[in-house]
Amino acid sequence: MYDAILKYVARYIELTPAEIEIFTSLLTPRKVRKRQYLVQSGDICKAENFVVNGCLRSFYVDEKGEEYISQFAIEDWWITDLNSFLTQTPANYYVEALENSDVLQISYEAYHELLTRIPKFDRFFRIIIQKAYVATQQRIISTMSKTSEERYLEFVDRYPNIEQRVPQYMVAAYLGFTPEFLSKIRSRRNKLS
Amino acid sequence: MYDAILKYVARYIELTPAEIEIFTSLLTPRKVRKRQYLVQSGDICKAENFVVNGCLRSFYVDEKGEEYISQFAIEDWWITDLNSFLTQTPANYYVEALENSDVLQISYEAYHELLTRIPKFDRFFRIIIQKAYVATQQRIISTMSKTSEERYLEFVDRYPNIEQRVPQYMVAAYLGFTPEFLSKIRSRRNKLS
DNA sequence: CGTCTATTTGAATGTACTCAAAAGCGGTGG
DNA sequence: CCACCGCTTTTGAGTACATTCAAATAGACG
Repeated sequence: MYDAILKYVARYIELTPAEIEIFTSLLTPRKVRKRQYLVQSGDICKAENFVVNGCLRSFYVDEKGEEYISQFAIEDWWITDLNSFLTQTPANYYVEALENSDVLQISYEAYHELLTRIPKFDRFFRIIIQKAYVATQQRIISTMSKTSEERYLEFVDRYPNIEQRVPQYMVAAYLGFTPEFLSKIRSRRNKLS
Repeated sequence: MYDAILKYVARYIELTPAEIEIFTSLLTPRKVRKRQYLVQSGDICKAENFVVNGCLRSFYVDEKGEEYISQFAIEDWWITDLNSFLTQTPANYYVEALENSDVLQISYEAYHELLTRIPKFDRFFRIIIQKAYVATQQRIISTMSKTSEERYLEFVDRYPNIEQRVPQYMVAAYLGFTPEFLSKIRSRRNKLS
């Protein structure tokens, strides 16, 4: 159960056996079933979730009930409503399992205990957040500078494993256009090839 | 010169006098004049920049020469091409002063020396990147879920101090539409009020 | 005052959306 | 194991929001 996360952590920091013991003791394994929610808008988000296997999404719902996907998470990714988790204020996002999944949860309290007891984890989280931040910046620029079709191709190319695991209307909700339009993009491409 | 940054750092971590000495010794004050570049696409970005006073922007230029602004930075903000800085690979962005500005630079080497000598800074940078990441996520969702007019109003409302300091066509390049369209949004609003 | 840049305005165009209906696909129960 | 039901995807017509291009106006700076 902990293999994946330990391997992942080892990419950034080295832990002693004692530290591994502390770390894993602060994690809670949890199974979530397809369509189950880990966070609901309005909740105070209690945990960060590391995906051991499965697939989840986080999304925002506007006043009209429209859904906008901010993130997909598969194996070795983290997912939560980060703002809600960090500030312990009500969430603006939902986090939902798209497949039966196994996650490792670290609660707000455990997270701070971890940082206090093993300050190296400040470094670890700094590095992974930096990466996430850079990726998000690129997503913004890509949205502005590329056509919808280009962004779709970029997505397929970059996350082929996700594209096959989630319905098309969710890919559209991630890329910021309608499912109908995505269908048109795809049929246009099929005719050409 | 260092007052602003020390006050800023003190919001997140406490430093001893000796640590303050180390920290400030790793910073290099630099004056940049309006229109001067701190980073150019293709450069290896050598420093993170903390803005003491003035205003800068970072932007991407596509093949057609179109500019897309990823960030404005005023007093108490950081600006750089973060990916280039962290990985020491060629930059994809430009960083340019929009006003005569004073910045404090921390070089790649100084940054790592700082983290080694005062590991508390891992915590500091973790926290500020987390905030930046959350803001960026919100920007993505806002782009998808709101109309251009709503996003413009949100921007003016949230960054009134920036709106008055940069030309409109740059506000448009930040929000992701054309300057002509921004002008139309504004004139429409003036007629109504 | 004159020049260069930024903003405004308008007309024509295009990209993506809405709405509606048909087709396809997958899971569930008989 | 097949048939049916519900959800997802496709297709098409009409529309809306934002762009492009061009020209006029306004502002800033030397």
